[in-house]
Amino acid sequence: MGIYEELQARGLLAQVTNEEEIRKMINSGQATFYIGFDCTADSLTAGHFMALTLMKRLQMAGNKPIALIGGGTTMIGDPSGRTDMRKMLTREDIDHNAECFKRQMERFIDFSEGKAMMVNNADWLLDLNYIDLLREVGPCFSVNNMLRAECYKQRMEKGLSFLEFNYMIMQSYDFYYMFQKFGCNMEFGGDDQWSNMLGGTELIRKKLGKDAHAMTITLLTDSQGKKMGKTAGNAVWLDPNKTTPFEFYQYWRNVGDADVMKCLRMLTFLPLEQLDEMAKWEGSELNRAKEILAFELTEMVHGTEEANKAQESARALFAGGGNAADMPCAELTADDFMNGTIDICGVLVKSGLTASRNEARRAVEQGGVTVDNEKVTDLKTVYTAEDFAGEGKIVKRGKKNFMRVVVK
RNA sequence: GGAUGGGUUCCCGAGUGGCCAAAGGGGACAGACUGUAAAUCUGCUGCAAAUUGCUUCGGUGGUUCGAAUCCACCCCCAUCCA
Repeated sequence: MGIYEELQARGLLAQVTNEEEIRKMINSGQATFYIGFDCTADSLTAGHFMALTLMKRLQMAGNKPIALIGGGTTMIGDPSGRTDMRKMLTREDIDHNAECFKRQMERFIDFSEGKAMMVNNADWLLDLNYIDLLREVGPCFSVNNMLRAECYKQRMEKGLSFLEFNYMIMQSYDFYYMFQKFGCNMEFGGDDQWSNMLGGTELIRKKLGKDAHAMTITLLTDSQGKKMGKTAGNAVWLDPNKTTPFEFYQYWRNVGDADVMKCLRMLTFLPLEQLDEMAKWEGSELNRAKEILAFELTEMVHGTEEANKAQESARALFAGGGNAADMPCAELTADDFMNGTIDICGVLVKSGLTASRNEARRAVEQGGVTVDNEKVTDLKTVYTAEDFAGEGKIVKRGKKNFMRVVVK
């Protein structure tokens, strides 16, 4: 079974330009492919994670990945599938983000000895001359076609600025440039990138008379068709300072029944035979599968030690037993105590379990707050510094949000 | 550049002088039921020194005892015309 078949079996492939050619190419390790990452934030997200694992899978099959950091394209902003314009980022922000991406990627992809490369399209896009560029590639793009592209559909209602309209041209130019410069013969990306990617293969055919390929990955969506890797509109980050390993673990531990096997197939490196076995599990047995999913992914992103800690904490909290010492911890300082005491709302706010005292108040009134497993119902409940001495207290808001609160 | 319709809370969207921290829906959060799942039901959803006070309806000024609501100017968006 070649890598192409494996990707297919895992449900990763969405669209390809030429199935036979691509199958031959990647199965024999002949592909030099790129995936672009726009640096709109200072950390990669769970959404990027699938692209990273894909790069790794292909690299293990002998193909050469190029990780393209979009220092140039981020200046434009990709309108694909969005209903509103992206916030314009400054040059400094973009550079900073690009640095952060670079560090995170190096953990997944082996960049040693020419096995992979990392480039930044700021290096060639930023110096382009407007008129020269228009004359060079402008004739190859049909505005009529571009307007028909699926990725602009939503924007045709709400308005699409000329700035963003050019995004496709920049992305196409990237491929065209790297095809010539680095022998890059294939582009990968999320399925929402399909039209942008075709722009590139078309451009290469028109300008150079050569074939280049494009292949998209199925977007990871849950059973309701929503994009995964987000909680309440916030991304699940790979940076432990933005999403703690425990939160990361919990995100995957809590995926819906209908989505576990899909995630395991698409995101983990577990062998297909093992996955087929697991696919037979039903009902509450799936909790095992969720644990495996959460552990595997946390291990890949944060390392074995962090994954173990996250698992321990989760078990301590939900199943009893396990080790509570690794739970997320919040510290109170002397300043947090008024006249030597702090009330329950204060504890919730200071520990970050609620965003405001009002929210804390509601949580208590609705019976959602627990301190050391005892429900707190009185808003006037107060604590002293001694109460949090030593191991501290475990404060819970709801079933899944908790902190070990200690003093100083 | 012209005409028309718009900008309200996390999102959609009602509200056109006081009864408005602002209907309704979605989402989020909490509770019940469960398996840390889904579905369902209930509650809840600006902030705070909390029977009160403060901040919020694109922006800035103004009218008024009182403005999301009226007036002036400005900014932004959509549609049609150029």
